[in-house]
Amino acid sequence: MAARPATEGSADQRRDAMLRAAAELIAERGFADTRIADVAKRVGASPALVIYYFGTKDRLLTEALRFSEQSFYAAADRLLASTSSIEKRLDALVQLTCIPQDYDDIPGAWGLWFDLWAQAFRHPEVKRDRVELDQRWRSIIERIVRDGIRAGEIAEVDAKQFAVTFAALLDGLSIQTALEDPEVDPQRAYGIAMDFAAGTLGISRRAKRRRRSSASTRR
Amino acid sequence: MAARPATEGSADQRRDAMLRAAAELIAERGFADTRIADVAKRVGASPALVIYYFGTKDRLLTEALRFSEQSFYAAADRLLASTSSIEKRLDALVQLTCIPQDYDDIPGAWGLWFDLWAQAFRHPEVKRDRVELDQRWRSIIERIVRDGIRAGEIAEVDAKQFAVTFAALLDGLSIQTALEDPEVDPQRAYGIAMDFAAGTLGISRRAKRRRRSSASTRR
DNA sequence: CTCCTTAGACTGAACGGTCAGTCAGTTGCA
DNA sequence: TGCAACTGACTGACCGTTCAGTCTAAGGAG
Repeated sequence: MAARPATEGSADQRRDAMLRAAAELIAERGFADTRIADVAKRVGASPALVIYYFGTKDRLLTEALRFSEQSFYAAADRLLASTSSIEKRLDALVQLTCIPQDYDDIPGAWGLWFDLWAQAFRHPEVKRDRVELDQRWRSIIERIVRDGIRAGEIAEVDAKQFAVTFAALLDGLSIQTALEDPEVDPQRAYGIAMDFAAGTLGISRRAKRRRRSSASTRR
Repeated sequence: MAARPATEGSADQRRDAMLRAAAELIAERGFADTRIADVAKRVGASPALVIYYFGTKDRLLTEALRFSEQSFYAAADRLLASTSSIEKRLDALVQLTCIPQDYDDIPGAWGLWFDLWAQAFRHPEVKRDRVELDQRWRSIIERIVRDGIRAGEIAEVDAKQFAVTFAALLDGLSIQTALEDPEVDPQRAYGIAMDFAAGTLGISRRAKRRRRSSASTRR
């Protein structure tokens, strides 16, 4: 009815709202089945306005993907800043990836990774972005290990090698939990990841069992 | 012009040709961007015939996904049958997953996994299928290990646990190689996987370096 | 052997729904 | 007055699916 509803915030806030809405919708329906009309409806705007901001559907969706992944890494960074023991840090990291939950208010966000991968596989620009994102992820792991070594919590190991391996393992495990494989429930995935870390880094895992047994939110 | 062109084979063969064409196209363009018209063109038929065989586009694509994954496992089975040493078997398995190549004449087949995952994440039926497929995959690994134990090649280990972990690691690694991550090239992925297997199962890895250095076909 | 029938394989053309993107214009603030 | 934010109505392309009908091989019946 009216232009500039004034109820909504600034242009930047609206843009963000659209990105968030798009990310949610991609997670729910998938990249290809997300319509700009849906995004528009979710933020209470006209489809035309979405185009006004993003130019094309493709740009909107691609930016939304980036937006969401970045918010994931931001969460990881925060988490890393709030703890210092290597054990607690790894624990938090593994929970972040293996246990389905909304790490940053985007529900079912794991679905986004699948779409990101599928998109990256076919579009060079997205591919470049993804590589960057993943390097960031590995460097977070690397930093945790280096800090652990420096603090004398663990012995010297090849931090980079560990990061690459551990990141791959976590990816693989979270595929299973995201897809609800009955043989690899979140508990088990968590255990496998922590066992590997403990074994490789030489940390003893004690008294970690029988916790958060009902914490695996089933989406 | 003519019905029953007679140049083509039986109905079954045509169905298969369509499935194969669909799988190829999904690998190239992605699930959502595959048109029945393209499939029809690739097999030299009319779009109507494709519908005639599969009813709907969705059924065609879903079946194509299954078709291709099964051909992957068939390749794995064959491979398992042709060697018996645990070391050679694992080596072949790792190469199958980590080194980009056409395992069964469908080029760029890794892209199919991304689409399968994305599809499984959202559609219960596909999800069930995928779980089954993955259990088959793990049981292949498990069998290799059990055979190795029985033959006295390696010490007793929890074969199931190893299978789940190793499968996850391989998934994670092949994501990186499929997406051409510069830090995780096929060589390195291969090395990481084999190191893990060797370390966990207690096999010594000797004289495996400096092989197939130029074998990583860049798609 | 020939005619007739039937069923399955197959097609061209058209239909109808869905959307991304356009456009001409409106509103309100600075 | 001018500019940025915003909209409703529209359109043009795309594409899955339908349909009415064609062609052919196979299998009797005479």
